Amino acid sequence: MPELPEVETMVRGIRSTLEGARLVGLKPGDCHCKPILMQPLLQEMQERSRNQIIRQVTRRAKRIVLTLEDQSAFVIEPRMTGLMLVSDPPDEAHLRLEWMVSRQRRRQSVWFWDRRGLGTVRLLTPEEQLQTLGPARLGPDALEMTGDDWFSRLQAVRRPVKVALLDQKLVAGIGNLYASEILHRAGIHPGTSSETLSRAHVTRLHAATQEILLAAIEHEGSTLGDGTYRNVLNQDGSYQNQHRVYAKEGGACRTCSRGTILRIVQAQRSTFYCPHCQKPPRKSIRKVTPPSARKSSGD
DNA sequence: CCCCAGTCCTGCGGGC
DNA sequence: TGCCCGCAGGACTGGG
Repeated sequence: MPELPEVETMVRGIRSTLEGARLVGLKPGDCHCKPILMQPLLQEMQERSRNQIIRQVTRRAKRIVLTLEDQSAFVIEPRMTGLMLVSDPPDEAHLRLEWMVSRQRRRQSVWFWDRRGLGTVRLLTPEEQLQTLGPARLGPDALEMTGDDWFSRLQAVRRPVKVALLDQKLVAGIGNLYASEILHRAGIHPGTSSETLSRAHVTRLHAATQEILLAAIEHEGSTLGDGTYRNVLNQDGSYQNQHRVYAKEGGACRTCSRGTILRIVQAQRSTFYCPHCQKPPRKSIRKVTPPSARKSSGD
């Protein structure tokens, strides 16, 4: 599932192909499944972007931003199973959109591939970009948060810290996998109410976020057993080999070798942690639902 | 303010 | 062997 490190890996992988190149075509993939959300519809998207030079390829939280010369931008949200590819898709059946570019007479393509189709592609005006990517909807990027940012933002809400880490308005870019890994590295129990975290806790959380996310980028992200996430060459990332808690329920903790990894459910999401490395501060635990109490419907 | 459930979607795997 | 259904969760919405 693409979170900040996976999206950063995609951006780095497509940058050399797209940045400075001229967009000569925008083609739907020949996938017969239900179409992904595109805004505006394909034809208008083609008309508005045709023959423009792609000036910048950047990342905003978990979104990919292709800025064109008229300052409009493609904003791509991979969500659960979306991938940007420069070659060799996992299958042809889930190709959704192709950007055909040209530079110095050389033609290349970048594809958006998405098995489940929860991803979105939008072409936004500068004003729309501000609405969609601005501070009203997205907090500071997780890698750009300062210690003071972390402290004031966690003080401002009263929620389990794991749930707070998933709130993209509070901090942008962290998803379910890295939230568990970050809290484990910081030695903070996921149920700790955010406003009770001490300065020392927040310092550890800040450092752990930097360390985990930067290491995950170095390893080109995490490819889980379901094989969903891959880099732009359709190759596995390798950060999954460094995971300490995510999806490791019942296993021995690799850090302390004393605890057994537990799974709990918070805000309808799985959280994994080591009860030995991540001791709950007294009286500050908020709403932790044991797995047995999980509702079986919905999700 | 915060929480919960429901929505979108597809592939996979457990259970019968 | 085959079918049903739960589960995975990012972003969002509506109700309590």
